Amino acid sequence: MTTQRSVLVAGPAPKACSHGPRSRHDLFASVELMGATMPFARNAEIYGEGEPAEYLYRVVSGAVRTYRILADGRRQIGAFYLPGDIFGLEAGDEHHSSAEAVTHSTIRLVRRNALIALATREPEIARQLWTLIAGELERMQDHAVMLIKSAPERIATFLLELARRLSAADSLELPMTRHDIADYLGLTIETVSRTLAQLEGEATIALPSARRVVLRNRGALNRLNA
Amino acid sequence: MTTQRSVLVAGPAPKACSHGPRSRHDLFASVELMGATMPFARNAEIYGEGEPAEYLYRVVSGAVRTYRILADGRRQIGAFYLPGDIFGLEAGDEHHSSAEAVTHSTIRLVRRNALIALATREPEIARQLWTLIAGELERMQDHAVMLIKSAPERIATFLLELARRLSAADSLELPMTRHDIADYLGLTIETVSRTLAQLEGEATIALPSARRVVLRNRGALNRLNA
DNA sequence: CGACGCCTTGATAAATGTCAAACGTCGTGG
DNA sequence: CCACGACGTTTGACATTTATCAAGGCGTCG
Repeated sequence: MTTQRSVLVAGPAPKACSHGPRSRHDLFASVELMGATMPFARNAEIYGEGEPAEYLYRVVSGAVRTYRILADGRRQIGAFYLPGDIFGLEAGDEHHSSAEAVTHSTIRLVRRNALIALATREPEIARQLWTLIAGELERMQDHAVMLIKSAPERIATFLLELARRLSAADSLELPMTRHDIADYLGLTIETVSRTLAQLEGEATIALPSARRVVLRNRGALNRLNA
Repeated sequence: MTTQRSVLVAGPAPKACSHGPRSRHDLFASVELMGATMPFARNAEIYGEGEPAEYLYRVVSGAVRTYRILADGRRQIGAFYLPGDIFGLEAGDEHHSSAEAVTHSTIRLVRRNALIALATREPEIARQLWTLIAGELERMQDHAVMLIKSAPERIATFLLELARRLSAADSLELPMTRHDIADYLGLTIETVSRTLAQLEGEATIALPSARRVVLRNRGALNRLNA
């Protein structure tokens, strides 16, 4: 179909965690070269809503949450970013979410201006930036779809997604608290806890500890994932 | 702050409904020149999920909904597009939502390839495309935030948003059914109906007819909008 | 006039939130 | 090394919100 791949067209998405050899003008490689790493303590703010968007960020290790606080204090977590993920890409000149380290994390920062300059010279970089924001849009849509589902469905979707991005294995370590999960899924911590307990009761998952989840029955989870 | 405005930076958003004079290389003007208009009957499909994204669309008159159908038949409406709005901008080569006319609508279509070609030559066009997708991302985030709120809050947010985009006046004609509203807000038609009735009872709105809403107390609505 | 689609309203059920208490775990300091 | 305290998690009882099921009304278009 559309084969022209200059600006608008997303190529095969550069998978977040891959580290294979890349072309000379690769966005991920550029971030690697141009950026500096920085450590963030647990719960440390990486940027705040309303601040100028000066940098693009890449998770080297740890995990990051972006969120918005509603007028009445409720917090909506928009996304979790895991090692390899790029975040901080914003529509305009300033962030309209805040970002914090979920666990102690190391983050690579690259100046937005430097990347813009590079993208102006290198259409390939521009294309990859487009792919990136398009991916964000898609993730956002999936998130919105998830918010209309039932609690067990949201939990199942969340666990499958996290397992896929974190390890592809059946055992995963949750980097975030129940509170984080609740604010991501639009539930309360109690409902998250109860739903996990219920899934454990049905032998769909196991919970060796609060933060460790074993997927024992992906079929059942996928069925909930509807 | 960031003053370089080549690719990544959103300028002042081209407001949807304005029709003032535009620069020679303006996205909206280009759509006007390059596109052809087409009528769509009520509920007619404009494109379907999974189809190749061959066109970009601009609402000339009427209204459009984009939606996804979940495995169990639930429908999630992602957005309504009103006169002046551009839609159909997708991440990859194919649509991951479907689009239908809410009412009888006239739509201007422009070939995606033509626009891509133009964007390659004209950085200004590329910038406006970036602004456009960034705006979609922001709208999506607002939508997700709305989905965690209570029914009255969702309705208030919806009415204020629609009034703003449709007329800026206090009286508005809803182009869509209760079912559409429900699927957009993640509620049932009964809850939508009851919540509207409740707001009318509190003299926050008036409902001269099912499809006409008068905002009588924006203060109360804004308070709910939290 | 009749039929169909859309909307409203009521009764009831189910899901989720709220409030409260207790339990675990982990790191710290005595 | 143990005790303590802070924080995160689980569980229970109950309240609230929203969905579901069902019936009837209203408009509009043939």
